[in-house]
Amino acid sequence: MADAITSRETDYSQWYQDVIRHAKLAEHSPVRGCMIIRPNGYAIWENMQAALDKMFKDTGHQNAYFPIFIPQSFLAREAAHVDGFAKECAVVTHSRLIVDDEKGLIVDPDSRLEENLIVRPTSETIVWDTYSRWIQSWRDLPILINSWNNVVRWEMRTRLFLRTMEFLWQEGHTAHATREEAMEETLQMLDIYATFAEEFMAVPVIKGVKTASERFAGAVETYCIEAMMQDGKSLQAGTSHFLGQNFAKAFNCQFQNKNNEQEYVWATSWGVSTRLIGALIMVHSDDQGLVLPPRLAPTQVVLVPIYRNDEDRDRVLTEARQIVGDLLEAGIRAHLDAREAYRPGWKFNEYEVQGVPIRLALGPRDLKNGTIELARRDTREKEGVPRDGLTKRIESVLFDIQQSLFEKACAFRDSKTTSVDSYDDFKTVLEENGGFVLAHWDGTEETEAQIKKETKATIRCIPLDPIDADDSGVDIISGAPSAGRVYFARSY
RNA sequence: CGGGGUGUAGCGCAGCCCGGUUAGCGCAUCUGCUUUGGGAGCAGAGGGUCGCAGGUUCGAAUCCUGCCACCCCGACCA
Repeated sequence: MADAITSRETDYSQWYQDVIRHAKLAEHSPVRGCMIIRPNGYAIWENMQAALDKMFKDTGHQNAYFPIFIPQSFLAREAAHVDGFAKECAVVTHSRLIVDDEKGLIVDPDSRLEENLIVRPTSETIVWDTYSRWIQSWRDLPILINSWNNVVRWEMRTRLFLRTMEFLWQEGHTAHATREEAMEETLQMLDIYATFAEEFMAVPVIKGVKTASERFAGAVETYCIEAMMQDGKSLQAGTSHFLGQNFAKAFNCQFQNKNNEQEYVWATSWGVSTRLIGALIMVHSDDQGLVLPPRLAPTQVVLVPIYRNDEDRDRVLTEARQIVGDLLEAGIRAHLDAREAYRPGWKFNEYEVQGVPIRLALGPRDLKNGTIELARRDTREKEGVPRDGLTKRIESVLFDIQQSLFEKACAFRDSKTTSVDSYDDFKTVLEENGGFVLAHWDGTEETEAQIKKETKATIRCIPLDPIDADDSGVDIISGAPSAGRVYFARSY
């Protein structure tokens, strides 16, 4: 490779972009802030979708599709929602172009729409307009719907996968008869996200609730999972919102309960996006390129054949096809790279950069010895293993890689988590180690804002799981009583 | 949107300050031969609106003006 991957130490941000480019995950589009997701990147997304979709279905959700265009008037219905999204909406005002003799192709002034259309930044408004027509009785509830789609938020500053103007995601929208049931749903989906992050992505996450200032526009409570990146910054990896009756009221969505009374419907919404791919990259990858956890890797095992002459070639390829066939049979995503145009060494590097968990190399020497070379991407170790029982061995190594990536990420996260009891320590830790800083907070927006202004760290969440046996303490700034420590961090 | 940086072949860059023939280099690409257990060697070949638009000049990649894009740092966010 002419251009190497910048090391994480040299320039983390550049490293991130280099990994994406070298692994052929995505590239910038001609339109600022948008992204072309290449096959390697999209395949990861498809694996994420498959796993999540199954989890959604297993908990009774169905997929549906709502349109990309939302009448401008809809957005205005819920006050907090407008505040949150108004300043980042793409607005469609005209419906056609015409060729002008002087100016060329121009917007046809005669095609002005009667009402502007908003390209959805999220679908709450169109969904709740719809639900208001679907729901009359308690018998119509709950409604448990998820939607896989794309949304647009006109961002000032973008980064591939982490923040783009258009992104792919899923948004769940549920309607319930009671507050309790909606809250239960909110937390259930948060758990699903946490499970997905830890078991599929091998990314440990903190489950928590957002403070008012970080809350979703229109939510009563926003729950989140937060993950620690290798540069010590936190990333919000998923959110689940308890919307209360805010949208039901805005869209007049009521149902008749068992007592023959009209009542507003209780709501939730929850989502994860292609941002997860950014998290995946930033948690596991190294200076050699992408590192993928086996459960999400589009290719789990690649076999590179090695030979000198036609005779060796035939023998090696015959054996290689047998091996890959066995692996596929066992449900392992295996690939035989028999391309003649590239040499083995070149392929080794290619798959390393692309993060394939296991690479096998098979040559004449192995045929003679009944062995095969197995190299694992995460540790970059390679060893000769017996041909006999290879499939079982690979299953076990894949399992081990998945496990070991998670443990490594946990250990890193722990090394980047520090409890402090004074503002001085807070600032020192943030500067010297970064990561999560656990500190007592008095629950006021004033101290939160002051810390953000002075240190750029925000409250990532108030953890759901208790941190200390003894939760009492005092705010590091005001000295006022605190109910427990919260997670502070600089974040993406 | 403010501050800083960059834009020259697919990628990475030199040339620009100090204007002057056919705009170079590495990698990649194509052809041929030899090769193949960690990014092969040799020989030959192709590929350029020098980000865009104006201007200055006999002459602009180079100087001037405006614009655009990307990256980094801030303000806003999944």
